[in-house]
Amino acid sequence: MFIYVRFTRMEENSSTIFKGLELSKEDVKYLSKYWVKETFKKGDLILTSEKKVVYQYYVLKGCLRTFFKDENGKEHTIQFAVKDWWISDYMSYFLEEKSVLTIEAIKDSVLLRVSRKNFETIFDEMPAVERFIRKKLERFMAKSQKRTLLNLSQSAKERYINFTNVYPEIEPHVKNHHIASYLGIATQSLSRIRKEMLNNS
Amino acid sequence: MFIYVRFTRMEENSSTIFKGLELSKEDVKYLSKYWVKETFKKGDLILTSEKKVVYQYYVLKGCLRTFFKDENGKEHTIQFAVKDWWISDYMSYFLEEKSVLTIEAIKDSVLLRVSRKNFETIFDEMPAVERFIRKKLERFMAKSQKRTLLNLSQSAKERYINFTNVYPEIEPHVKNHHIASYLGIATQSLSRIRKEMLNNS
DNA sequence: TGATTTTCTTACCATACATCAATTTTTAAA
DNA sequence: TTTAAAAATTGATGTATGGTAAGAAAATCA
Repeated sequence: MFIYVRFTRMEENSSTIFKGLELSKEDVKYLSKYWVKETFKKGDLILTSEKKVVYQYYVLKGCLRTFFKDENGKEHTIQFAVKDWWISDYMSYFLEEKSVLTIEAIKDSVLLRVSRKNFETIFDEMPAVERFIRKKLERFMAKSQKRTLLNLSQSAKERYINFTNVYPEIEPHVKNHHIASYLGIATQSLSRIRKEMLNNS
Repeated sequence: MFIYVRFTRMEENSSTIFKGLELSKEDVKYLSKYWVKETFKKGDLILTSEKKVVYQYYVLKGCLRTFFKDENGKEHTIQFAVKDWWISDYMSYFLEEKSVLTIEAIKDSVLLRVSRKNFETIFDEMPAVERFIRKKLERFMAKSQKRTLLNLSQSAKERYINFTNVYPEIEPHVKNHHIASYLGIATQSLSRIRKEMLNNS
């Protein structure tokens, strides 16, 4: 009975991960064997730098971030992830270089872990999944170009306003100093920006 | 005779675009019908903003850039492209939004144009091509994350040094003010950085 | 709940880079 | 080749944002 429930849950996960994709019961069952569920406490590091990253993580619950620590010890947040987002050090995962990023659980989190190798196996077996992921990558590419564009053309204040508009689901879960390090500004500057915005409204 | 030569050339292009992918003669012939060759003079605009972008361009010869013009008229270079690179407004192309970017030929250029629709048709017919592109997208995603990381963590001078190291094939073809707008600094600042580098060596 | 740690805010000063304007150098065009 | 246009350089000055430090507020933990 217990096992039955566990399997049902894993199969639900396959449908969640590939939402929008038509999957037969067999497909769902086949896919489910590749997910490994992992639980992390707030503050846990899922992945630390200096080795090749072979896993990607799908967020079932919680909130995480990837960050880079520069030579002065300053942290730079590259990505946040909440429910239904993928997170990894994609420089390491895709280019097979040593990792330079750290993934940190900002909240207690439940993740599904998949290896790159397993993903390639899935692509071999199920072209529809490869197409689904290809389209996801395309959208990521577009959004990434947009982030570059905004970083180049907007002031810190504009970037902050844009962040709160584009990621309303993230803001309440993360500390201001995380947001500041994502926007590329000091936490004191963000504080000043927030004050100014309060006064002008 | 003339036609024969033209076709042979287009078929060469298919092999170039998908270099590394094993293609049969039939595959090459099939693919070649989707490329449209276009020639541009230095200074020409390949694509201007305000409409949906349905084409992607493969560079056979020349040098181009995509840029964004902000409300103050300031230009921000998002991407350069030289031989064997793809270029487009990917925000518009993939998310089907109105274009905000302009593509400009920095040198006389020869491009191969493909529509998104045609690319999807190719994917339907040739899963190997879809896989090839999927892997390209993965590498792009990784590099894009790296650009974000460097933009957040490096000074203008460090970003310039990094640019010259990573894109040695681009630097000789583009104006300094293009590089400055790619790095997110004023052309005067780049000039000072270059001067300082000359003095210290 | 109270104690301790972490985060946020504010003030002050420092700095990297921007802007403006004038000049020189390079590139393109006639 | 000469001339005009575009790009690069330089100096003077301005500004957004960074860094340090200290206190206030909030979150966490015993």
